[in-house]
Amino acid sequence: MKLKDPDKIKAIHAATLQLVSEVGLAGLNMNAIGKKAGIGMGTLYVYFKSKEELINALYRELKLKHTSLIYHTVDMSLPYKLNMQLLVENYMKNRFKYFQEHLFIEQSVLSHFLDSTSLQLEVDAYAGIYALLKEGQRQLLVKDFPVEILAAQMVGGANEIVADAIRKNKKLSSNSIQYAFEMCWDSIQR
Amino acid sequence: MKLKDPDKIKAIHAATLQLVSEVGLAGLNMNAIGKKAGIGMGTLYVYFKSKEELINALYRELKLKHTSLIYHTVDMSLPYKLNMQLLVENYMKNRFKYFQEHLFIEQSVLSHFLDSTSLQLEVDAYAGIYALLKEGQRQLLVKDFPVEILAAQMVGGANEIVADAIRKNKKLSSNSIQYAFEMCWDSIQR
Amino acid sequence: MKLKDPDKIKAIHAATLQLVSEVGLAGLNMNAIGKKAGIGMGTLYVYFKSKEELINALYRELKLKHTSLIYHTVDMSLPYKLNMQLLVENYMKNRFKYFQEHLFIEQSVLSHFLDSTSLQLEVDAYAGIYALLKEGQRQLLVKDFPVEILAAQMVGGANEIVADAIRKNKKLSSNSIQYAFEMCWDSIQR
Amino acid sequence: MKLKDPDKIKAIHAATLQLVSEVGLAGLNMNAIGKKAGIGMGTLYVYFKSKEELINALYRELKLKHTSLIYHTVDMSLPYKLNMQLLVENYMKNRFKYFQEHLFIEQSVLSHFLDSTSLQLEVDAYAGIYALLKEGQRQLLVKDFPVEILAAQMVGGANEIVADAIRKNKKLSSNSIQYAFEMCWDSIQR
DNA sequence: GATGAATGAGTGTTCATTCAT
DNA sequence: CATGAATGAACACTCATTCAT
Repeated sequence: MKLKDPDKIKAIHAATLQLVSEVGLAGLNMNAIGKKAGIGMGTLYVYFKSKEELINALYRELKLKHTSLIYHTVDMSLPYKLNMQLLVENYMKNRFKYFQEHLFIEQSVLSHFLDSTSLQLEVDAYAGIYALLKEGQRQLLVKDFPVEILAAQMVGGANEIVADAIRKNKKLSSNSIQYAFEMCWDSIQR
Repeated sequence: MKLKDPDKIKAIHAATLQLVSEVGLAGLNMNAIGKKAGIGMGTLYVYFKSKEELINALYRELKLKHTSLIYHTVDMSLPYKLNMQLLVENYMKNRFKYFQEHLFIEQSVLSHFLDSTSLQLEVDAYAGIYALLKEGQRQLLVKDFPVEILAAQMVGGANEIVADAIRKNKKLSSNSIQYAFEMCWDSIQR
Repeated sequence: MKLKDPDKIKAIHAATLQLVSEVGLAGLNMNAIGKKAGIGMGTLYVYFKSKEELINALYRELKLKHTSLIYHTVDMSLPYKLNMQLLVENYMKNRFKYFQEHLFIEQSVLSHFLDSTSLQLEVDAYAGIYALLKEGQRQLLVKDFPVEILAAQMVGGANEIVADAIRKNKKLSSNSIQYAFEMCWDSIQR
Repeated sequence: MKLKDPDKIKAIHAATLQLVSEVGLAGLNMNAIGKKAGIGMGTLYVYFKSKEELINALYRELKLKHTSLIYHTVDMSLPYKLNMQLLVENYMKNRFKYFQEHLFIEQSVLSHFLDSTSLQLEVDAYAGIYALLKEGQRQLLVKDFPVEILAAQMVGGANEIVADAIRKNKKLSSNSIQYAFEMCWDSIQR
């Protein structure tokens, strides 16, 4: 008996990401995924019950992976500002390096494919930054604004700077990252 | 040839915006637009050559309208910082009040419906903020960073703060706007 | 504007009946119906929401038509036995003449396509014969057995005799009908 | 070559009958048969060349079994009428007890799965009753009608009475059987 | 101009059958 | 022999677009 091939799932995920970046989530279709993944279209349904489930599964994997990756550098024994700097740098590099994956995530969230479990991950991803900002406020380093607003400012700014680089087909220079962090820190510091 | 009825175009636009906010751009279909606009589905093709053209036309109208609206408050005879403050306030209130229209704009940009003329408007919209930032640098008020990065920080931060309010079904308080501008100004000021 | 064409529904019904007699209800598919009806396959969905609804609609039309046709000859002012004779003759001729329609009805009932409203018609069709049998019992002409059993005997016998003729590609001779009624009457008469 | 495991064939047959009664012959699929039979789906193809052959094989087994069972009680040394009575009783009890199997037989005959060899069994099953009726005519006990018509009347009536009981979820009472035979005998006796 | 009936290419999904293990 | 992963033809259904009225 042939065993379920774990590489197939990877190939399906890779094909899906590639296609979404080429034709958008709305232009995605199962036939094309199969073809690009190098497997029969029917095989998709061996691994995923439906298109919706395929999208949700991929979304969850990516969202969990990146939520985890983003906070990887955080180390509470480091000075607060350095922690923030590493976080921002790491965040931006991650957005840039995996922009295809983040594009998929964003299009999924705007689409009506995601179920409530998937959407919850979107909320959960903010827990870490909220906690970090609260700690900054405790240390009287960070402005006494609602953390949602502080976080939104940080995330929105960083996202847009990375998006601008990608749109203009530029690389994400270390200068840009440096500038981004300076602006970010100035915006939230007390 | 009789002139096309401008009320019908308005109804089509309104129906499209409403539907996109309900079912997403991917879920949009011509039949539903006709029905919601109170006109026959075939009539859509009297006013728009195709679905793609309908979306492009609506996109252009909205994008031009909002690019113009956003810069309405700018008055170079005012003090620089006040100018910026009015701009940010106006920008955020506009995003909040017309969030359905901005949702349509965003989904359109991510989709593959827009032609190059439409996409150019996305670029053009930044001209005003770039000019304003350059003026700030000339006055030694604004950091000497690339204006694209300064603008991205401003726009991204403001967008995300408004998006957070909408996602959480809150109103956009004057406090939030105040906080947002403080962060924005701190981030770009020299 | 083109008006919905009532002939199309007739053509769809005719095509469906023809196809079911050729390939069975299980072999029926929408593409083939469209082709045989001389219309585009998509047009089927202008007239019927789904395959299931098409089958239910056709089933209901046929079942109501034949339930009505079968009882057309009944006239309570006639002598009881003559009434029964006309009923049986009419029933058998109807089964034979419209055997394609009755084949469709039978396959539909066995399939899982019919909804409860449709299935109810199957029950309703027996009301007339039950009433007639009760009247026969009142006149002490008919055996004092449960009417369901008397009716089942009548209907089953007649159906099978017609089915045998059709299976063997024979015509339904007036002799056969005469024999059938004699047997039928002998079986139920007191 | 090892002999095919007869238990597996039994399990496949049982699973098929069960499934057909649940979802109809049209809803039957090989995957489900395998699962319900407790064997791998691919294993079905060790025992049967195709779905069609599986159905034909099961049909033949059941049809031969029941044709044989039905005539089990016939004993030409018994009085003719008693012979007929035992036949009808036995026939009806068999239809009722094995209604799942008879349902499968009926759906198979209406479907286009059966090959000509299988269909011939349908014809062969009538040989016994035809012979019996001819003997009755020789003894001047049975009406001088074509035996096909006499047989159709008997079989159709009995089938429908049993079907009515099953449809209405009732048991087949000995009264019903008694009534059925009385009607049957009255209908064919000279 | 205004309409919606008509259309068929395209979509997600199923399933009998094959085949590598 | 036994298995179930793999496959693609076939299916029900959708929808942008056309066109007769």
